[in-house]
Amino acid sequence: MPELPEVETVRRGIAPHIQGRAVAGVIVRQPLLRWPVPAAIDAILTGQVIRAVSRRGKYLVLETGIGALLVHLGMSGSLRLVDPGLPPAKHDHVDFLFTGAMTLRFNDPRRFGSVLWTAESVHEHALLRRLGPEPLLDGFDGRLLHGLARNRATPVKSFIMDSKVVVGVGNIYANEALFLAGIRPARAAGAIALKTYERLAGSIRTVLQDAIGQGGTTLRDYVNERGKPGYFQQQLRVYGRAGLPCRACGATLRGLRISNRATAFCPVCQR
DNA sequence: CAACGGACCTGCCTGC
DNA sequence: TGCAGGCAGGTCCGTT
Repeated sequence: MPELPEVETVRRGIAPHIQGRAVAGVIVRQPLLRWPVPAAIDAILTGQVIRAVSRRGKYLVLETGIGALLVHLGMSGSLRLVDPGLPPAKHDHVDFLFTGAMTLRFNDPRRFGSVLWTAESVHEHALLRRLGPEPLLDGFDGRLLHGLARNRATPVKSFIMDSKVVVGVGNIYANEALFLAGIRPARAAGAIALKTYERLAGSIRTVLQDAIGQGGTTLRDYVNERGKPGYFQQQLRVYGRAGLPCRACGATLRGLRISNRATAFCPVCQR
């Protein structure tokens, strides 16, 4: 499931191959993704040079001189660099061709991902405009979390998964960060002390950075630009481990659902 | 504004 | 063997 570390891994993988190159064409086989792929994407993008490959939250941003391509991997999406001419496989919905270089191929079985174009400033795009801070940059800390949590009864796990609060934290890393910080996922966000939020902010940063270092987490679909899985799943402390012993204290991890999302925590280590 | 449920979609797994 | 049903999950959107 692509969360921030997986998207960042893909960004780092594809950037050296497409940065500075001109798009030779775009092939859309299935335009019905989360939102329709713009019908004019081929006409717009062909001839444009990819100036930079950046990331905002879980969106990949391919910047050109006249606008930017936004790619979201949804839950099951992947972007791979393949040899031009490699026949498309099932769910290979969009190809970005480059002259004399690898083809960037978007595959997404569940089609929750998106491929969008914006001619305006990326940060003013409707989907990005209201996003919260990047957790790995300055501007994200315990004080910010504590301030936004005021008077909110929502579980702290849902709170940190809210992209208006902080971007990039999905279900897997929310579970992991709360374990690292020793906080029970169901606690009301507004009832948590500043000091505890400072610890949580640090844990979010730590778990995301560690996961990037391992190339992300692969449970089923996720692969990087070369089709290789990540390895962070070997270090998961609680996600997917309800009923198994806590790696820290041996107690049996508990499972529950919060906002319809699988949640696991240690009743001893997390309070 | 906050909170929550529904919707989107396919593949995998379980149970009958 | 076949089929129905549940689950996974990012995130927008509509409703309360």
